[in-house]
Amino acid sequence: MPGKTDLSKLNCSLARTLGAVGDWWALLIVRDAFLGLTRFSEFQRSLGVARNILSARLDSLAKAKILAREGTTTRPRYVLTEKGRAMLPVLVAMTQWGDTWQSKGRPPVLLTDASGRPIELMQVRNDAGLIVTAGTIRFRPGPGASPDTRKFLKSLPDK
Amino acid sequence: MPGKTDLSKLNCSLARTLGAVGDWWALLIVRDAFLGLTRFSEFQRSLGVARNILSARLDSLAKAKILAREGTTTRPRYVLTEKGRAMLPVLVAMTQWGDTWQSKGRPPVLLTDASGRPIELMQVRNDAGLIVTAGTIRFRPGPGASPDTRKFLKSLPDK
DNA sequence: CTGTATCCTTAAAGATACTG
DNA sequence: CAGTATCTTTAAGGATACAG
Repeated sequence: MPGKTDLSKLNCSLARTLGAVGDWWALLIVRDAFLGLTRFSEFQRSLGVARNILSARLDSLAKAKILAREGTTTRPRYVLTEKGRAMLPVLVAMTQWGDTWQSKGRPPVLLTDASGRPIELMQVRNDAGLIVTAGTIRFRPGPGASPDTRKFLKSLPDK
Repeated sequence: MPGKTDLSKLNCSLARTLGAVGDWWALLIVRDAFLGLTRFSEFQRSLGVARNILSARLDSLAKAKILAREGTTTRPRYVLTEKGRAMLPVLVAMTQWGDTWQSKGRPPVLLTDASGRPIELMQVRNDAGLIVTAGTIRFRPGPGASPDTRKFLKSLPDK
């Protein structure tokens, strides 16, 4: 987008995640990688995205170390790195939200483990395993907090 | 973006989620709503986004029922709906990924519960509580699967 | 304070032709 | 097959002025 603010500069891990992934296409490519697609043409067919766009996204995902090129240079396979595989909770959480709120309870795709057992609904929990909700979650400055972040968090209305 | 494909038409809950949220700005607005911001000007200051853009995003989030306008029409407060609050796992998963992979282990913000207990790292689990990884997750057609989706899933290389 | 209305700029998406 | 190189289009984003 024109004059787009560099999200990665915001002192916020969420913004950094958004900046690293790039855009929706990138996320859908990652999803396809989880599905087992590895070839340029496979992504292209699956997503129907223009080749130049796909090329650029694959490049940026490779630069971000989310995907790695394997095999020959002329016909590489794109495979998830550890960093890429670590995105599974993000994709599953997004998919489950879509299943619940955007698919009228009729999900197009079911997620299971290798034995066909269903995936549990993801929930936020504290270190004792208790569920944390929007009402009980809190945000505190961390070790990487900038002065601005500290000030901002202090200015928040205490919930 | 120009000529942007309508992601919401892809028979995929992830794409529908992306379509509903709209873009990165929308997700950051939702994050701010979790932080407790409710006013137009608060979002504006926090994100530094142009007023017309913010206005459009708030509108589309309200249309998507993720935010609700409360109070007066002239000076509404924007608050998360149940649908919006249900996005917490998505935001936390994204934040945790950023903390781990984009913040060199020095997260700017720590997530806790109301008592200050840390949030656990989110993981994908099956219905027996066992962790499911990129290697063991599977995708099967669901009740809402289109013929295309079924064909596509069948064509995948069995992992 | 909370927007709406313009105008402008620019980058992102698509189409397409071409190359190794 | 896997891209690269152009070209065009168009809509998203920013700035700013104005309104209720």
